[in-house]
Amino acid sequence: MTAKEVQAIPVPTLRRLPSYLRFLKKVQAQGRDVVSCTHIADALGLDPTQVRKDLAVTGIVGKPRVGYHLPALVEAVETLLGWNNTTDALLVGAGSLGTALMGYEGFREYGLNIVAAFDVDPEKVGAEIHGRPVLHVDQLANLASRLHAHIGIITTPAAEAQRAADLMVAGGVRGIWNFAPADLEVPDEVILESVQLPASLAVLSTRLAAALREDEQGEKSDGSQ
Amino acid sequence: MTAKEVQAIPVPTLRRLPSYLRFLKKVQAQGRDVVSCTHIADALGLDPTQVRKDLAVTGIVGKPRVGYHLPALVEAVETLLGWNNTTDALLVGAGSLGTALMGYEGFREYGLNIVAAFDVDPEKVGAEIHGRPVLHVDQLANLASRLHAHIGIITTPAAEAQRAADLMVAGGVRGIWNFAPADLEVPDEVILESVQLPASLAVLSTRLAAALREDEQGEKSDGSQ
DNA sequence: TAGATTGTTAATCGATTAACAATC
DNA sequence: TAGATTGTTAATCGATTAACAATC
Repeated sequence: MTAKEVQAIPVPTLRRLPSYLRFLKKVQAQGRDVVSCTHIADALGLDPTQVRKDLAVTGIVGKPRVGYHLPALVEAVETLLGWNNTTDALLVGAGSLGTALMGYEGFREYGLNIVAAFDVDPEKVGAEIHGRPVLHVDQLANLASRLHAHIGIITTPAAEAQRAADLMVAGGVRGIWNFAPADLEVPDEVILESVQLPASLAVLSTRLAAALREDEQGEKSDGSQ
Repeated sequence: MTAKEVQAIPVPTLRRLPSYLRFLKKVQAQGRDVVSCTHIADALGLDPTQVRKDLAVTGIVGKPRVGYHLPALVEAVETLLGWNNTTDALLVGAGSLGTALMGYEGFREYGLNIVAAFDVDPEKVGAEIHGRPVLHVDQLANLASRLHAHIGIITTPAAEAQRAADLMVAGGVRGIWNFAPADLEVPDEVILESVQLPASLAVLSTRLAAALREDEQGEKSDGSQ
């Protein structure tokens, strides 16, 4: 039933595509018309075979000895990511992070258009942030279904994140981009993608601690100091 | 030479630890003293065996039939992540995202202490953000080495991110937490952890597009409408 | 004691990397 | 043509999941 025949693109590949796209556009801006996997791999510190496999998901074929035609490749990656169509999004949590995201011009490049923000704070409700209205969360479900907004962005404190997600689901939102440090529950038909800052920081702090420990070890066995 | 004998903890495990920690603290706050892997796995939607393996990296052993002693486990996870010591960090790019991060109280829980921000904008330099000074980037390398700040946070526009990273490295920063959508080059001895919003959005938009396509398919084969 | 849960070893799965024929 | 680069198949690697003995 759930037609998976299209066979899903691996998540690691999807996560690398924006990086490729950035680089491809940069090369294109330099006036070049083709690019090879080796060139891309060198620039991004990846394995050339991996780049080739990743790019294969776009359906674009390269020319041996030459490489890939840049305009076609850029277009294909953008299409695959859906970044050449605009998707409307609603944001819950008009705090400093929410405000920062609403002010980020770069999202236009990713086809993301935040049309309104929601909050519970009476001080914020009724105001505008970067030209978009701040409404009360009570209006969220209603407006989401009225606007057919497909994406919801959560920038609330962790404690309010689940409630925000529930309201979004009630409003028919199909994809949630969560920035709150919380493990949310959503129905199967809703896509949840979380930007887990603590997870990222965990990798950094643990590796950093290990590196600093190694420094000390080195100093000791050096006999210096 | 580069003593890897300690055998590094897998990145996926590291990324899950903060999630465990959050849940463990929650259970502890409910007055419980022990917790089983099944309980954790159920709550977080994970495999119990995976939870057991992940927790094994802390060195804490559980009691069959009972589970893990919460205070010991919480303590061990925090120690492993290094979150019970404070690390000083410098932030470059005092824009809205930088400001948001500086105002985020939750970082204290992760042992992260942002002591100063840096920018090139004369309007910002000299001001204070959430009680911390905003200095000119020219002072970055100098201050970093003087304060022995180990972590640098990049919240500049993509075009300035590499320069910020270079200054941090020059100042002796050993770990960089990058929020700019850019592929940075740093020396081997510097840990780079990037929060790639475009990568995260790529996963969300591609999956969402696939789900919406499926909806249409379903409607068509339904014959409804 | 009986049985739930741990810790660990083995099997599976999927992604990365290597090898190599095809081709421009 | 010669040889660089693609596309693809096979080998490797690492993480997840399953199986199961040990234990409280």
